[in-house]
Amino acid sequence: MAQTQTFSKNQQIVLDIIEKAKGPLKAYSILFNVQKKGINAPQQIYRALDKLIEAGKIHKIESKNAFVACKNSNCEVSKATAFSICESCEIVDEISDTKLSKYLSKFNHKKGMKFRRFNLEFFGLCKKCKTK
Amino acid sequence: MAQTQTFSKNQQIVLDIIEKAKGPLKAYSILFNVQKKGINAPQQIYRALDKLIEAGKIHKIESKNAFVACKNSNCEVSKATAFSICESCEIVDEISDTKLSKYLSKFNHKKGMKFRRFNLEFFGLCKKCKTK
DNA sequence: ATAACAAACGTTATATTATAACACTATGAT
DNA sequence: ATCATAGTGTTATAATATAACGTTTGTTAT
Repeated sequence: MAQTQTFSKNQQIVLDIIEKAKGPLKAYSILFNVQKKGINAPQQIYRALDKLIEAGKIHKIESKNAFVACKNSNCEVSKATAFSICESCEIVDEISDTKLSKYLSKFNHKKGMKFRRFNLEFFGLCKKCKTK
Repeated sequence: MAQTQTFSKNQQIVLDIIEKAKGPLKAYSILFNVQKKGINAPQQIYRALDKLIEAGKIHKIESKNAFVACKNSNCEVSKATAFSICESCEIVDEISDTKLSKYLSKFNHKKGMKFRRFNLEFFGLCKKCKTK
């Protein structure tokens, strides 16, 4: 049961923008897009991003320093993320593959580490770009 | 058969530093460490890093913007990387698990993407930090 | 209702990470 | 020898992210 979380004004503004976007957004591009709404400083963006990530509403694509909305409505806290990234058109898709996710969540390091979360990024060519 | 590659002066300096290090190094910390050797500008570091990554001698830990030496002597080009990262002491280990690597290399996205490489980062507590 | 606390806000400044652009130098192949 | 390629050195600047400070708002406990 996805408990609906309520966000503050800035958090909601940032979330809206990310959810409307077709692809990952960078922090400063978010900033430029919300200046009309009275947000003027990077801090305000980064603070909102932090909270949204914590809440599992968005994810950071580490290899791109960019942020996408979470597409798994049930992934309240993002402890297991996987993405496919096209190296040509840069399209990013969140992968929700139960098997993969289970496989990785169960993975145990030989050296006795206890994992809390993981992030996986696949790079390649998407269907469209493959045939070009 | 690991064909030995030869590196330029700067590339070798940077590689040496990274290989000697106990953990991931940041680009600017590398820079500060090699100023006595006549390297003065970030560009010189980043250029060397690029080549070393291409050659598979080092990897970038995306979540930390830091660089580690490759521990799989056979991983000439880094197309399949996995790391464990302790969230407490920040220690990073390259995971070389054939099963995991095969599993992920075979993974195919529903949407028909062809993957060329992946990077996986696990976060948690290492053995030492767990018991603290 | 109000005191107390935590969370969010706004702002200025600055730190950190990374690339652009340009001129020069070494190396290796034909 | 000349041509292409990779590497170098340098200055400048872009892009990403955090520190620090004081204020405001929202929640909860009494």
